[in-house]
Amino acid sequence: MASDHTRSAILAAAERLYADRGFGDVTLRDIVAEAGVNLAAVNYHFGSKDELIAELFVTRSIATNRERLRELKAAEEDGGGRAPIEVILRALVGPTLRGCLGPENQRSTAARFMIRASIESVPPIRRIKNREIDHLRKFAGAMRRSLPDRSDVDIYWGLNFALAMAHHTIRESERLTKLSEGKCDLDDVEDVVARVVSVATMALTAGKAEAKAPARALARDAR
Amino acid sequence: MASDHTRSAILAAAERLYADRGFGDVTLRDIVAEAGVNLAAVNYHFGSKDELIAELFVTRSIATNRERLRELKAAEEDGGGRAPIEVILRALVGPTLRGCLGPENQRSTAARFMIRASIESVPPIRRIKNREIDHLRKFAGAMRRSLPDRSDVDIYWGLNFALAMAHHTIRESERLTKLSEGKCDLDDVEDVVARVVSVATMALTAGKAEAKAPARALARDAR
DNA sequence: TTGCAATTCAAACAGTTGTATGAAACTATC
DNA sequence: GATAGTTTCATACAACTGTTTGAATTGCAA
Repeated sequence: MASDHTRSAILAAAERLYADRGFGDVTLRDIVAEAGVNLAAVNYHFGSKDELIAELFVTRSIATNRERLRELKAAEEDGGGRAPIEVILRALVGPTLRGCLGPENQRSTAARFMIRASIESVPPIRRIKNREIDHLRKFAGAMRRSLPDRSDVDIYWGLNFALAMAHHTIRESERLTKLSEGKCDLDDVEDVVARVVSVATMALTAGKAEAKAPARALARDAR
Repeated sequence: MASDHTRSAILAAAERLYADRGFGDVTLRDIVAEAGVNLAAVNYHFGSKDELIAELFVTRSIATNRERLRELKAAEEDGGGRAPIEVILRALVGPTLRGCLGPENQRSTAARFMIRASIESVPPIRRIKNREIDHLRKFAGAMRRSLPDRSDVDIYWGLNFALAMAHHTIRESERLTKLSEGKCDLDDVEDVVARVVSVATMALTAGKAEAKAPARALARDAR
């Protein structure tokens, strides 16, 4: 408790290495070498390798979640308990996108770590992600208040698609850049946020009956 | 060459195990035990563990890609070289969704394997996915022909979002079911396809100038 | 049958992994 | 400055990994 030096040196080194090389091929020995501490230090301070990874991920994701809720709460207070759907969606995907995209050379270690965490799915992180449901429910609630005419099903699908676009864009940002030959500028984070929010809003506010019927009418049977 | 028996027994056993337990904790010894063959057989027939995984994944994904292109080609021929955007999008996301969703108890081993492959990202599979760009370009081309007024940037973003919604829904289908308390029915695959296609279509056909500007106007600065 | 190649097999190999141990070094309190 | 508690360290451990080897077996052609 006196000197957290070793502890935080390990955290920093681990985050850096995982960010750069992924979870797959970073061993405890790599981490302690980078941190300049003894091999046994990890198990002494964190219990196990998985608990180290979990602590890293938890720290970063509660920070993001706090930021999300802060934006959400501010928006609902502004609107007297009811926020515009665009603002809610912005609070949902904005912090994550801002945290993970942007010019690569000025991307923080934390950001690069979180990208890794969303690309490579490793057991301790997956366990934590599964507990994120309560957090998402708060957004579902706000969305329901914002769009009282919408059915729950539509709300959940809208939420799902918003997260889908944000996370997939982060995960596959490299591929999108390559595919579009650089025409899609992933460094312009606010543009990305605007695009995601805009599409998610359309998904949530489009004419209710139309959503299913016409799409179905276009169904073609596979020969 | 004479008897592929061992070879295909390995492929089948590996696919089954990976589908059930993920890539993380299935060893060669697990596979050969399940297949009832000798440990050395994997290296004899496939060269290495990674090449075995790669062969599994390639087989399944060329099947999906072929199906996609078949639908796309049929649609474009129907329309004299220009297909409606909904049909193109349906050809893009339909085969994947149909292959991976649907009632769990009647989900094929192949489907469960592909879900795993999209959740756990393992090196040999990632290498293959990176070569999928050429395939996606064909869809970008068809979309451009279908929406000649749209800019390339918008086309690529629409493509990206369509894939995002499809893949994320597959990856997180369990979470969406839990979050919505079963209200979102992921077993009704055609409904899922219709929802994805509908939203992606809106993303691609919404008023051009509006896409960016109004969303930006709603931007709030963090206090 | 004989000969030759393809396949199977048991066994060992070589390397790496996360973790545990017990002694040494340190730190702060009295 | 002795003591008790914390932290560091070198080292060993035990298990597991994918891969290789070389001999046995099989299948097929001449």
